[in-house]
Amino acid sequence: MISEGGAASVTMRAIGSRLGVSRGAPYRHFPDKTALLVAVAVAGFERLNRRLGSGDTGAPSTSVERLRRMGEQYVRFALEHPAHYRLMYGKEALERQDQPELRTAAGSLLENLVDVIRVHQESGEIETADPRAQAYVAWSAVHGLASLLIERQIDPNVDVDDLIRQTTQTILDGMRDRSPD
Amino acid sequence: MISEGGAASVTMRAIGSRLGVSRGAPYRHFPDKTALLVAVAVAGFERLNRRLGSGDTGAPSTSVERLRRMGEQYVRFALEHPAHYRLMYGKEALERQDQPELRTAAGSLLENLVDVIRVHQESGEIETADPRAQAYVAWSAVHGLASLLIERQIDPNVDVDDLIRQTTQTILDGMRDRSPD
DNA sequence: CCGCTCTGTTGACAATGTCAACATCCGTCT
DNA sequence: AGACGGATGTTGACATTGTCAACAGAGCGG
Repeated sequence: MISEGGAASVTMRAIGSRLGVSRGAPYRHFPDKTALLVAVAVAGFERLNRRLGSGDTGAPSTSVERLRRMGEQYVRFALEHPAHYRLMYGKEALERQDQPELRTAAGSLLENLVDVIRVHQESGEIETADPRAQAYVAWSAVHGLASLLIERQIDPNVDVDDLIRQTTQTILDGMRDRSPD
Repeated sequence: MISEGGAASVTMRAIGSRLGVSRGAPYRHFPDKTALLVAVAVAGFERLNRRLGSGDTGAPSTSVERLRRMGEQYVRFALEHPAHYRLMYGKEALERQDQPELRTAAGSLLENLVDVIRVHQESGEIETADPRAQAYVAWSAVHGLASLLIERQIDPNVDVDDLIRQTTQTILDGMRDRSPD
């Protein structure tokens, strides 16, 4: 529904209507509209997580190719499901107190990223430093790019694929191990 | 008002009330609630732009120090005015058709960034490439970091200052001119 | 003085989130 | 089998909100 008609079109009555039930029915399954949307957002994080993890195809994925692919898949997910992605991060719609489930879902995304970074550190492709901090930097870059693209803040004439490549490349170059110099 | 009570507390009636007028009065100045919020968001972009430009203190600002300071100021602005920053980028609250004024305001931010990048390119500190693409990459990084921080997606135990430094540093390293190698 | 624009006020309306009271269905226990 | 209880759905009601239309006054130029 958020894909079709935007977040504003998601109303309790519309949800019930689409399911063939009445407006009050959803309240037997979710205490709140916020809770319902949080559940949808969490599902989005799981979907995204699965997609990023699926880069583990048998191929040995030499070099930091795997990290680059993760970044690319991340941005692509956002572009394919902009409304869902917005919901996942938009505290606006979900504000009120913090949603611990949401932070957990995003946290497991971070953990996976940290793991991959650690692997590349050990193979010497990436500067040895706090992998969590590096993960935050990488996450910031792809999330920022995804966000700007979705909000149409980026000139539609630029080649999106190039921009994605250049972003991941710049981050990886910035984290490349330069100790042998 | 968005700082005090969150975006949800911004209602036409509350606005009128705070100004000592009635609920209908704002409609004599803005056709829509959306238009009003867009105006506030645009003002936010102007404020942010002014702040980033003020890095032009007389000091010659050797090296890419100026770029780093811009990135830092950018994230700091977001942290100091989280609600305002959210409104500036949150299409959720402003959706409907595209708001051209908003994109223009953000566009002038991008132009300034492109200019600074061009200067550093000419002084040989930064790889010579399409400055607009580089600007998008840098913007993505700081916007992403600001966004993640605001949405409390980042472990509060990490040192925010360090993270900001590391992010800007990684981006600058990634864009550093390596041709003399 | 007339009339016009600007600004503000108030009544009204539809949409929405939400709750309480009630209904129904189905499996479990005696 | 029959009674019971939880899960699920329905409906009426209410406050809140964005928005519009009708109306009112204020200030100013002709």
